[in-house]
Amino acid sequence: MSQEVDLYQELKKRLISNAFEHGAKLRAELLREEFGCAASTVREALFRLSAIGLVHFQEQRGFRVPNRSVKKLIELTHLRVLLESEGTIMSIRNGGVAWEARLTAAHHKLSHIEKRIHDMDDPSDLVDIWFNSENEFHQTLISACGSEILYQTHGRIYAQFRQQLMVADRKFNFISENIQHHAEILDAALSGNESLTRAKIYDHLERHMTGKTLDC
Amino acid sequence: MSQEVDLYQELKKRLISNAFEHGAKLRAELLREEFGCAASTVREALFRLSAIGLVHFQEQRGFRVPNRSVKKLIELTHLRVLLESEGTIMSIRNGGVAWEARLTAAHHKLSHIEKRIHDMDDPSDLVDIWFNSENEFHQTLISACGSEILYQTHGRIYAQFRQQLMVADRKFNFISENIQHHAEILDAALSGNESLTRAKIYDHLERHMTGKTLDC
DNA sequence: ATTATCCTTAATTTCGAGATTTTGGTATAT
DNA sequence: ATATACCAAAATCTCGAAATTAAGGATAAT
Repeated sequence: MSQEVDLYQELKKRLISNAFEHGAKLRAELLREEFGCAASTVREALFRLSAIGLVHFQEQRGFRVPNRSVKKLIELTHLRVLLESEGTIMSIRNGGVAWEARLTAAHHKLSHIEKRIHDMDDPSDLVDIWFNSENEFHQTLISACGSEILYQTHGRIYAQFRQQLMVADRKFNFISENIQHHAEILDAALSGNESLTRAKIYDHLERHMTGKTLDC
Repeated sequence: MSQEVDLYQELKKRLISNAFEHGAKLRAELLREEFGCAASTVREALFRLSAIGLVHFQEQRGFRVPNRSVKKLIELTHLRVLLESEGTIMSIRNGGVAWEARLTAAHHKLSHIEKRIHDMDDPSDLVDIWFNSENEFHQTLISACGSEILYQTHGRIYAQFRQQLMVADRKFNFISENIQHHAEILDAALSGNESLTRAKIYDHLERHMTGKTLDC
């Protein structure tokens, strides 16, 4: 695989897990040193990251990590609710048993990891695994929607949402609430009740629309 | 302004107006000759265009103009309805008189050009102007939604929608229908009736969800 | 006749240096 | 004191060539 793909993946991981400071400048020349490649290779990877909104590019002024703001988190949450509800309802209609099986499996994994986190004092080692499982569950929800564009668009919004949120809530105080939310979303989706599913997705994300989850 | 911006704008224009064949390869080396710059400069512009979905990039296989398909147009229309309805309703709530004035102005311009097209035998000279006016009207609809992310996301979807559609309907047979649709959307939005506005936006775009508008 | 492997050609990706533009600080004028 | 103009330093952008990888065709083996 090409060098740039590694770079892209590595930077994406760091950006989503907030390894960089918000608003920090991403200078190709500095990253070049760390990764041992040419500055223009870094530049390309950064362009590709700006395509999904994880990096902000400005003409003649280089690349920056997007700033964090309550307003932006609220906007992203709003859009997530919109796309995720729509996609899930389409999945309910088109997905069939195969989708239901995938969703049950994704929930099982997520539920397992969330219960482990709930019983721990310091769950920081499980953050990465939890993030991947949560991501997979929400992706699976809309995975049978039949619209490649909706799926991709949701992916972009989800990544940016995660980038805005990740720093806060390191203590996982929300985890017991989350366990219930995810179970309720699963049940509603499997029952085929569309308006209930919509409501449960909204309830799950509602707390991010007040700005509360960004105090830190 | 930098060279790449010109390149980016020029290529964007061509892509949206379908100056390239669908599925055509976009080789940096060839475009370089036409624009008189380095291949890597072209490459960067293409990366930026792939960010908004107008160009398809594949690892080690270069850039291509996306293929046209009925399925894709339906998906894009669906998403446009979703985002445009949501954004317009938010504008109704937040926009105030300033937004209403902008919307009225945008509609006036669009209406003027559409009436001219309606009375012509060969409206091909007005295609560009019409496209810009129609774009501006639909952007203005959601311009007071207060969500930068929603606005940008809609822009991406709109550009891809246009790219899929542009070749067909050169004769503007739909124009008299369109004049009425746009007027109805304007009236509904100004009246503040949210469900009516939603319905009128849906009615306007419905014909693209059957695949009919792609036969050519 | 079909499949696999090698080789040639063509395209993409990477590189480091040079050209251009911005940034931040200093001096000058109002 | 504020604003403007200028200059040096630092960063970004552009370039053309070299290195890497894919694509297509010919040869050999089954």
